[in-house]
Amino acid sequence: MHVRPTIRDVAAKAGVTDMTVSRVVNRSGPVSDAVRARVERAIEELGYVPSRIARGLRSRRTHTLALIVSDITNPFFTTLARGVEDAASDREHLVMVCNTDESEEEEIRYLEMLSGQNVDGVLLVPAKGAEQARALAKRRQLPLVILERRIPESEHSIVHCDTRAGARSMMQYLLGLGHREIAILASPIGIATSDDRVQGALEALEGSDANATVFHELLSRDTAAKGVERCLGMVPRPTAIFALNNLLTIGALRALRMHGARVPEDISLGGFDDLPEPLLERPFLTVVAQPAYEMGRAGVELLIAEISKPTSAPTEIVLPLELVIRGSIGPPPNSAPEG
Amino acid sequence: MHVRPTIRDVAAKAGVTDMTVSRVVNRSGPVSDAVRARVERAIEELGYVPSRIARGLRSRRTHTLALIVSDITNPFFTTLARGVEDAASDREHLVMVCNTDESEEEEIRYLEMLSGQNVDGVLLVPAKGAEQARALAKRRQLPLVILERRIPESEHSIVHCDTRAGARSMMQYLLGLGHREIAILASPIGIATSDDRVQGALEALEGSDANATVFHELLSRDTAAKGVERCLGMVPRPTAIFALNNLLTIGALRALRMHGARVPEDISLGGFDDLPEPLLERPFLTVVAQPAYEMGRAGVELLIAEISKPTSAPTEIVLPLELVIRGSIGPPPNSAPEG
DNA sequence: TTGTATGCGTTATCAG
DNA sequence: CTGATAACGCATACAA
Repeated sequence: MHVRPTIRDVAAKAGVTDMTVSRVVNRSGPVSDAVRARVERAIEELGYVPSRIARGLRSRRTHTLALIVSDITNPFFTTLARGVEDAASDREHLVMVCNTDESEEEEIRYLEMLSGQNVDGVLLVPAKGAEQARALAKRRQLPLVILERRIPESEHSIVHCDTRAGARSMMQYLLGLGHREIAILASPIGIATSDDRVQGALEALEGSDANATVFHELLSRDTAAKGVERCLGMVPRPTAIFALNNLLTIGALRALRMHGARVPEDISLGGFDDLPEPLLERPFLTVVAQPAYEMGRAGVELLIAEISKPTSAPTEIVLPLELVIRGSIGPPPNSAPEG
Repeated sequence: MHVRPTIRDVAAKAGVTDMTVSRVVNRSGPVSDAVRARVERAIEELGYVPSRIARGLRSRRTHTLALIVSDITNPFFTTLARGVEDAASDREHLVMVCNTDESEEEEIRYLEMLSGQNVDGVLLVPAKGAEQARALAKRRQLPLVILERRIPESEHSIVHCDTRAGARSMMQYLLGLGHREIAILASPIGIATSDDRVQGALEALEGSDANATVFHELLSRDTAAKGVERCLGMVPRPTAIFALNNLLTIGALRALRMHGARVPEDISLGGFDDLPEPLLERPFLTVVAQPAYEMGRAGVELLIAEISKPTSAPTEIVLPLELVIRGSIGPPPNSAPEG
């Protein structure tokens, strides 16, 4: 079962000891040219590749990273994962991908497994506050970098965006177009990502004469429809909807269509988190987009840096958020032309 | 860096030897209740988790699998990966994900790395014929299961769909609606997946009075536009287009829109491989869909089975393909009503 | 029921 | 420049 030539096979073939082979493989010591040539030929002929697992037993480095997300199937995480994998690959690292479906229990279970596997470090998009996960990582001295979600007073490094600013910019865009009644579709209170976005959105309202209604408890595409219905029944009726994640955005769009509301003529719709353009029939949604791919890459760079020289102070990387303007937001229906 | 209690720490704390701890952890021998209790408490207090890496050095099993695909970002592979991860997780395995971008070189590079990592087995969606990869796996006796793409005379097990039958069923659907001039958008000749799909499509034509034109050399969404243009210029003009993968399908749809052709009123469009419904504004494309998630799960089951008891004969699992009928295919434009 | 010796594939350390 | 020895954390084989 999975037999591979060992360093001793090479040594035997080259008529030296395994230490000598180790030295030529790792350039970790002086070797005469003649011997080096013999060893290299033996390596070539046998197709020898050092066992990283045995190596790791000694060196405490497995060149393996892990990425824990809620669901790789969410396009944001898919792109993030690709960024992680590319950056890891550049550094000759392999990455294990784990899905938690937002379960803290799974988060811990994976962390235990990964620690058992002796991964060098973990990139975590935390399910909730990730208290247990962070404590475990700390106890094990397992390098851990948090991705995307802000964790207050975290002792770990983090790569994320200025979510509040992003939400604010969407609202400002809406206000600038003349919207004064805006509905916000949000996840249940307590989910940090969503809470930040809500807060940012509401901040944009300060000092304006506009009004926003926040619908919480919206978890999926399907529940988004409920929010849209309630929103459509309001008096005065909102002229714009801001959905705080991509699934809610899709759900809102479909619900609006079902109710015969045209977007953006009858009502505008803005979203948070982009959808993959290559897969869309027609890129249409105006959204606040996080740089998922870059976030993945940055996370790996940071993690590998911390692995090679552990520092005490956690660092924070804030990536820019982009307002991607496409076609789903227009001026409010009855607005008089500007001039 | 990443320190964890070892079996000896536990042994010391419980006042026994490491062997006794090993026995209670693995239930691999008799242990008195009193001792077991002490050991378990020590394990609990220390938060001991056995090192799989050290374990693997002895047992030759790391409980780690790898998945090699061209691009995790392609929704087919994303879903496949989720299936793989779920099935692996059920069996307490971890999975490394690798992207090759269809490069055979990368394929080999990863296989070497993975072999070095002592993964227990590999799930491979081969880039081309994967000759080198298969040879390497065989030489290393590394369990390998091929996914999705058929490899002629492969010495490895495989999970795939009856691609030709799938392509045939799409064509029969088209023929049944009255289409007689059909354009087929295909990848360059030599890519097995595409070739099979083309062959299946053409088989459906035998004995019919319909005619098909195959456009090869179409690799991406963008090049698909070229195919559409040429197709639109043909006399007689095809009444239906069958695009052989999801990117080509999207590309064709956009190109048709750009040229003012309505789908399906002016021209019908069928695709191969589904797009993720949850992400689409409006599920619209009629496609032949492979069960990506199930394929991933099945691959893991098969792989783990082969790891635990290697058999000489490769097995083949053929999964059903589904014709998902939505709105992008209708009768040909000028067809007289049936009655 | 428990312990001892040994080895998995490598590399650090010290000798030669 | 090269080799012998030990150790990484664990489990198999055997002994007590």
